[in-house]
Amino acid sequence: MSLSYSCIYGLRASVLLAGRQEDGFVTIREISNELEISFHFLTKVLQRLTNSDILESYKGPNGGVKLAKDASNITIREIIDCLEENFTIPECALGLPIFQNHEACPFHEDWRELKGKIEKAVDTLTLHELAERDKKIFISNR
Amino acid sequence: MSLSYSCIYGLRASVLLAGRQEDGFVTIREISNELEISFHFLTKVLQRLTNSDILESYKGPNGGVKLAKDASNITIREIIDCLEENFTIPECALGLPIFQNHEACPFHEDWRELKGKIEKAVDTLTLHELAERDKKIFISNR
DNA sequence: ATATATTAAGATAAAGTAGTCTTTAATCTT
DNA sequence: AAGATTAAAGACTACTTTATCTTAATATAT
Repeated sequence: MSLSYSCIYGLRASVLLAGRQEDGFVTIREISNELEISFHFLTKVLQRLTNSDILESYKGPNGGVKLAKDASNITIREIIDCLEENFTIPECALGLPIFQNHEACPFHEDWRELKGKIEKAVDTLTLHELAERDKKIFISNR
Repeated sequence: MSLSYSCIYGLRASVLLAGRQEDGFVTIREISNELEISFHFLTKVLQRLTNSDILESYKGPNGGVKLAKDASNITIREIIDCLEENFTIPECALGLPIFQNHEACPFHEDWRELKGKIEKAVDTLTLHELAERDKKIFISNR
């Protein structure tokens, strides 16, 4: 099951903020311009992250949003859990319900192994690490 | 990107029909009962398979639907292509757009390998083979 | 012919997601 | 105090998917 745009936008904005943590508050307008995301829609997404105390916001001139804690203490999992309801990596690759039975599936073992790796990455990779890879990693809007 | 319910229903119904090819026409009502799928919705799904000449239908008493050709000549791919617009297995596992860059992704190689296996299975597994495994394979509605 | 069975087709509804627009609240600058 | 800046909040639109309901078309059986 793939991620909603809300979640993708939230992840991308979070990584951007992680790369600019020393800048203090960054306006949502600036983020939306840089990532080419609808300003109003992004505002709603970031509101949710703010309400979950992942971001901190400030109104008025020089206001904006910033990470509420150090980027090295925020995992991808936290962002996803906030923006995606009941996110789980499916038992079967791609969510195909054809091969849910273990013996019948020609690639069940491969998938289980990979699924484990992905889960570990989601649980442990931090925004800091992602921001560090910033030039290598290209987080697109699908 | 996971499959739509339309596609899942279509796949399940097709496998059922493959297991009963000698029975001739099977009513949609019977299929919907057996698979616990909304009759009217299933009707619409099977209509599309009929229009694509994957199924053959017959109205009136003793009517119903059946596979238009031998189950061993119908691959999963055909069903999916009919019911799912532009089905492709994503470059990144789960469609997460975070790790689309090859070097940056911690499990890109594993996924590519598995993706290849899945694509091959989708392209080559036939309804006949699936029906044969019928008791082992459990195709659920997610 | 008439009644029945069955798929086909169309209209509508309900829910979720994505996106837009407007107003309000908070904060700063002057 | 007034005006400008910025996030927060709410209303609304558009689209897609899933689902339901009703009617039409076709075939059979008696």
